[in-house]
Amino acid sequence: MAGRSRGAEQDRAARLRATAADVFGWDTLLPEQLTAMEWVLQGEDTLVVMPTGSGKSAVYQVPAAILPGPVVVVSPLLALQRDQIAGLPEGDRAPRAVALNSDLGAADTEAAWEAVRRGEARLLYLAPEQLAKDEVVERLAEAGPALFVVDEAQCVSSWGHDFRPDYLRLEQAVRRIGGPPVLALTATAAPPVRREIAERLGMRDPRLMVTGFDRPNIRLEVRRFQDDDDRRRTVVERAAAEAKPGIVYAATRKDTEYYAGELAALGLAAEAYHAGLRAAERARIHDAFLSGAADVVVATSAFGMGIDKEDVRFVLHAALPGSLDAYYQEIGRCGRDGQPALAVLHYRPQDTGMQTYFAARAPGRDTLSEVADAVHDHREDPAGLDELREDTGLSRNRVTAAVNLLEDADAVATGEEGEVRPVPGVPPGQAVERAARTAQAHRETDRSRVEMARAYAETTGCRRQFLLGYFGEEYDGPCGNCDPCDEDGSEHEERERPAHPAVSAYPVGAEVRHARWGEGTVLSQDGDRITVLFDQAGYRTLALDAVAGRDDLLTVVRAPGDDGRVG
DNA sequence: CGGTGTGGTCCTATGACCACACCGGTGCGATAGT
Repeated sequence: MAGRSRGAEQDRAARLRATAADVFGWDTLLPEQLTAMEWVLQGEDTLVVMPTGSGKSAVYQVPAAILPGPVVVVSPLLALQRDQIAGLPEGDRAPRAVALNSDLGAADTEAAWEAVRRGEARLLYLAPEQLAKDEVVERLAEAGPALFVVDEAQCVSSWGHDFRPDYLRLEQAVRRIGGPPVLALTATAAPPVRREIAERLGMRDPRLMVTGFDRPNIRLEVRRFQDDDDRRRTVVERAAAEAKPGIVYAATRKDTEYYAGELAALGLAAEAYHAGLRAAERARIHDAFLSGAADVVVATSAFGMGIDKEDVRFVLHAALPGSLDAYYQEIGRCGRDGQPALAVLHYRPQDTGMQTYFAARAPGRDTLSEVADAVHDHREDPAGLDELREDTGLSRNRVTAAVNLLEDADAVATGEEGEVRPVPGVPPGQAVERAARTAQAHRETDRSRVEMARAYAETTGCRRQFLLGYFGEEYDGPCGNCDPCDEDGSEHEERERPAHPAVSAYPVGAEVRHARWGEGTVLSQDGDRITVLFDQAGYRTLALDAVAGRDDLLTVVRAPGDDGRVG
């Protein structure tokens, strides 16, 4: 490296350190934080995968005090935005922040924009839905943002396909506001999720900063049940017996009430938490948990993001989660103080049913057809999403999700003004066919994620090795802190399969092509089997005996690269 | 996909059984009505 650029690098690092100390009062920055900040200042697109509580937010907060323009921060929850803003230091030199959302009246909205326009507010927080509004995009473009941040970036992958489809339209927003560098932040993202985040956000050859995933102090256990009553009794007994505080995740709202009731009957301070509660009640329970007033919160997946509590001792699951991505995120909420903590999954094979049901929510042919027709009808005078919603009578989310799928299928395209046009030469019928196939591929992938969660529950090997393998980290068990590792060593050896001689032919990270399932990436190896995530067919586990040496069945397309970049 | 509740059928009186409908999680923003 030339001396000149090394000097520039040192200047940047020194400036970042000085800003962190003077403005924020942070005397030390972790090397990972500093490196990511340097990438951001250099204008490189960056994906940061670091645990909660390790200072991810600093990676954009410190540059916000240096960069010439405002920093846009996309954050999924209004409560999270409020916490972030409240957590900023006070004082003249600290960057001011505003949040833009539907809670604000007209006057407050104007005041917020004025603060951005005058350069007083350096940080602008908003939900992805705000960026679906032309007015917001136009005003942002005028403000000339210097950085576009996506916090909790796993939402792009987990929510973008159906629940909050505006997450898949952020790339358009970035382009329309002038194409600033993009910084994506997440605590939990397996390699395929990282690739999806980078692709969906239109990141340009992004830098990747990943810190270790392993949380050795969390003990991993799985209990398998045939009978539902047995399962319920065991969950209650375990939650009652273990050191508090803890979280119990249940699959339905009704079950949260059930478990909270049982635990309360045993004299525990237990609360049920789900999205059906009033906002004030949710806030009360959240606060009670943080303050230590609640022993146990029994919750649906609604409880979690934004909970930064050090001393959570256990996370019990009363049912199989929808994916290991969700599972790792949820159990990651215990043991942040480094003290022993416990994660137990209580599962019945039938649990996969509901998760499979949840997985199949993408728009169907009917919806796609209505939207494709509406786009086609407007080919002379292209309509935006709002107009398409009015024309079709569908909900905003359904229209957006359908347009996203049609775009994926190269059947429609969104222009600079947000107008949706048909792609010439693609008749609506063909557009629907292509989009329906894409939707089907998403469903397959979601369902295969459920199967991976089941495979974790049913593995006879080291659970930590399985989980870390899923997140792209090679780890040689036994870890000594999960239930299979507890068992007698000789038994353990007996169960372990010897590594297959062909295992080195399919290294983790290699891109492969399968005769039936198409292209995919090797995610993990387990003795004589490998797990591959196929682009269309989702996760599949392949026996090496069946595929080794058979180039007609499975071939390596590209060896794994490790250049600090995503994908 | 699986659990649960409803209503009907068997038939000559109580419960067993079946078919069928319905339900199940995440949040934003906007709107209607106090």
